[in-house]
Amino acid sequence: MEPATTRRDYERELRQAGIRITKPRKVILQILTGSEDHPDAMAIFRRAVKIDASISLATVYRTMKLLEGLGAVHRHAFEGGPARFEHADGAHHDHLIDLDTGKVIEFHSETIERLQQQIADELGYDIEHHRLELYGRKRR
Amino acid sequence: MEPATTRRDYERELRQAGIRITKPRKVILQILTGSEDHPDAMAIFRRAVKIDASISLATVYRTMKLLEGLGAVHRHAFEGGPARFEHADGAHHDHLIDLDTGKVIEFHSETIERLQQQIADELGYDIEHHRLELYGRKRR
DNA sequence: AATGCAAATGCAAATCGTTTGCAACTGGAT
DNA sequence: ATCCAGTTGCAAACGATTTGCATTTGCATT
Repeated sequence: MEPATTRRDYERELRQAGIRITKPRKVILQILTGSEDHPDAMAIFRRAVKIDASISLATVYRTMKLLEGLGAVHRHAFEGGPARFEHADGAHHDHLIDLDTGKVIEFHSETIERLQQQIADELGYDIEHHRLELYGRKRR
Repeated sequence: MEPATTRRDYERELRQAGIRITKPRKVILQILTGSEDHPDAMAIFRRAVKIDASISLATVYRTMKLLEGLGAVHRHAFEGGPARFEHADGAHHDHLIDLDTGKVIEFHSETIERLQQQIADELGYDIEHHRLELYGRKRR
């Protein structure tokens, strides 16, 4: 049985934050929640234009920044490319980037999280956030 | 007693790789090996100009790319800033970035390394390299 | 020490991803 | 239906980095 994955209602959240639901924002949110990959701004823009030809790339960037600020999306600056985005639904995870395809695989290790915490502790620091990325190629 | 830390002789290495030891390269290498911080290209450039006023920023970038290719320096693209460099002497380590000062603290966890390896294994990947960065603030 | 030439340099212009100023437009509260 | 601050599209600006090109410079050769 599928667990009833309670999907976040981003439009509702934006409204509550006192932010207008405009046509471009609707479109971008729709793209974001409907994608399970990690598109960059240009990819989002290309998908958006298919739905509403009048959307501009600047608005994509502005909206991503807005959503990031609200905690609705996460921005990832993987090596050697533009920033890529992911809706912030679901639990925290790190990333393995396929160097041949650019595909992103998510993973999570509670043990690693704990060790990071412990290292920061020992150094006298509080972690604000962290970034763990593995870059590799499929074994054959 | 200090252990006799065998310092790498970069000029020698470059020469062996068939690369010319020019004045700008000498200066940049001197800066790199003499710094224990993680300067960005502009910082290296500023330090270099003090030694030889004719050096250009373009040459700093070209040299950093060259040295990176030779494995003599590591390039780090920490969040929200230009790339920062570090001479590749010494053992592998990860970084904790002080969000207040920008200072970089190095650390290493063999356990984390092993866990990363294990995760990649399970996903059927060979890790080419990885990046683990903790962003935090000094606890008070 | 003088020569030759590919490699390296400085400069300025180009590139890439992203941000911003501004005038025109539009949600949504009234 | 009206109003106006928030939002947009456009194009220009931006910061970091790279590149084309004419000029220098290592350094292997005489």
